[in-house]
Amino acid sequence: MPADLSELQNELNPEQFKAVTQINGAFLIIAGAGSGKTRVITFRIAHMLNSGVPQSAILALTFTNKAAREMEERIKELTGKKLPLLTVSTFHAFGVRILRQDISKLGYRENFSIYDETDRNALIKETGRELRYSPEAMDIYKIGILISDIKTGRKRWNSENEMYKQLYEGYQEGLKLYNAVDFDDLITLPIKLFREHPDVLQSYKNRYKYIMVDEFQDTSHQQYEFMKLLAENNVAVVGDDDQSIYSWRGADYENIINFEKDFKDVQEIRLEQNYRSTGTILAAANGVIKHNTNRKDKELWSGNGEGKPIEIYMPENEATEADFIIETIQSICVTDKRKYDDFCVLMRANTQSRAIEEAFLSQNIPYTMSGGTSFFQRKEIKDIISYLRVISNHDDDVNLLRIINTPRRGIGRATIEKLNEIAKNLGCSLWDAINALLDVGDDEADLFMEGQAGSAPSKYDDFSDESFSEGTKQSLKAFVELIEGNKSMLGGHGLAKKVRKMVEDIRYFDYLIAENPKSEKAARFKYLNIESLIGSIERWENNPESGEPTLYNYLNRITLLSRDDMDDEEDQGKVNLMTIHASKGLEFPVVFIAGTEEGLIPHGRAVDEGGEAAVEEERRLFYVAITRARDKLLISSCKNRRHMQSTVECQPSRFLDEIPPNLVEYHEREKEVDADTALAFLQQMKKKFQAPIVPGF
DNA sequence: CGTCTCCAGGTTTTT
DNA sequence: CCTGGAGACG
Repeated sequence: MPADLSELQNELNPEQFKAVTQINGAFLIIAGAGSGKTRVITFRIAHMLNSGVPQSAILALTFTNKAAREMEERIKELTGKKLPLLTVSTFHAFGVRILRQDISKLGYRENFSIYDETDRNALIKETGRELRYSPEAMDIYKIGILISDIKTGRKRWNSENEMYKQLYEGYQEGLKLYNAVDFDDLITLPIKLFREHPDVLQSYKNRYKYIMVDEFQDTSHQQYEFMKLLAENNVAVVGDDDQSIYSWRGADYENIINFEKDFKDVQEIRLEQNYRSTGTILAAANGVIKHNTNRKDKELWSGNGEGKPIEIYMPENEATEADFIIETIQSICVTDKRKYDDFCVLMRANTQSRAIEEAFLSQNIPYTMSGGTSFFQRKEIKDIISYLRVISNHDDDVNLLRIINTPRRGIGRATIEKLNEIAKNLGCSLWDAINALLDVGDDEADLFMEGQAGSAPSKYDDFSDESFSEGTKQSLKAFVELIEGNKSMLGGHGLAKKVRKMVEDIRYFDYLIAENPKSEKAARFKYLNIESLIGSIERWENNPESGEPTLYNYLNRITLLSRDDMDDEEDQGKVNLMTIHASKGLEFPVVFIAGTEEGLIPHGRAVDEGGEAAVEEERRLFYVAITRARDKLLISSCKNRRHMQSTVECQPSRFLDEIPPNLVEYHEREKEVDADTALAFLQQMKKKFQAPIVPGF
């Protein structure tokens, strides 16, 4: 980056220059797709550093880990400095940092667990059962959303939902008892901390004098509150209302309007020149987005040439769609000398990936799938992580329940029920209940279950004459010893090694084989995932930038990660496959949008639940998809698609009609035979050309 | 009391 | 296809 301003001025357009060099005051930077936003943010930070702002005074908040990592890397590249004190982080990760520091002030202990959605739902289910909610009333999925909405202030109690108030309170008590926080808490608890402890807030305010928020249109109300507490008046928020695609998660682009009210003398800077896409692609994007009524009016323009037409295909079903994508990739590789990583296939929903991935696999085309079911959501990974969580926080009931009998060790439902009773009566975690039981004889265990002295035992009569068999107690004891035997993981080095040893000790591979009797391959695959987890732990602990490689630090980190945050292998030379949501902020020379059908985009469920507002959000999603493309855009809409068991007929998405027709070439699908012949031919070509095409050769 | 087997249902997007 | 739950069995 050029150090002197006049040179900088040459590299940037006037608006960009202003956004980069004006650092004092409040700025609302409206940055259209492809307008060099990332460049502006990174230059801006570099410029601050050059102007003598200390790195520790800068806080840049992003939406995804990927964005944070990329931004940090680019700033380091630009400045050639190490910048260990610069804070570039997601809101959630920053929240974790704050809580790690001061959560004890809120009555939690420092080894708190972070619950993801699965954990949260398990706790809701458990709480609901304890409170005797009827099974019909327990739509966990919906209740989870309700709880999140209430917690973040998106909804209030009303006559319709107040029956869950008790459940909500029980859930909160459970979290506290287990020393756990959920994702929403990662924002709400820091806010609470700041409000109740002004001195803590002040210490952060003293440090962070310059705050920047990327993807501002996707911040939630809570996140905005959080930022507002922290910020004095040197704030720059960067966003684009047309790319707001997370309202379902509480994103509220009203924040853009509030920002102009809440901060003094807000200056608005608009970046409307697109440097990314061809004129054709941009015109298509503009044509689509202008159908939205609720938006800041703007039109992107581009100095790039007109470019190639957009192609729309109508394949028979998702299998032929996948074939079409692959054929096209192969042929563009040859004609335009493209590499595999120049391509990106976008989907609305993760479920679409299966057919496409299968085709890539069978054709031996390297690809990376980002987003998708998070690596850390996989059952086998969650199992191992649960062990680590319990080792780090014994009171974490949700994770303890997950592993207490996985692999099988003879602790079944009845035992767990009884332990639950003890825990409830003692007001303690399951771990403490187990230890209380093991510490005393059977007789006293009965006492636990009858309730404390004086309380009416009637409710627990069922249990009063039952006791724990010697075998069960042995199993429990073995479990306790296993967990305690691994406490060396908490400190010291060689975490990866210790984890590997534990996985062997619990004979997890045998368990996988037993659980997947039909397919040893599946068991192997799962085991490989665990190996890959251990590999990532190893890399993490050997990475000097990770900070102290303690188990806590590791656990705090990974709950917030998705799969592509972990993969360390090079994605170079691979076709990119991802959801549209995951593609935000990225760009590719050639983009496919697969499954552009009514019901998928706009998504049927979204329309059902959100009506016209949801259609507008889906349209923004489609807009985001289009604007990822630099050079060439291809869209496909299947005539049929397998949905669950049956095949359903599909209509092309209404958004296709919104693309100005003069930009588009429509293709009807040729006959199957032709396609097969073409594919065979392309296979031949591929073999011939493989050497020069595949990067790295 | 724990485990195994079979069956139904299904969750759009992500920190 | 995969997960989780219910019920039968040992």
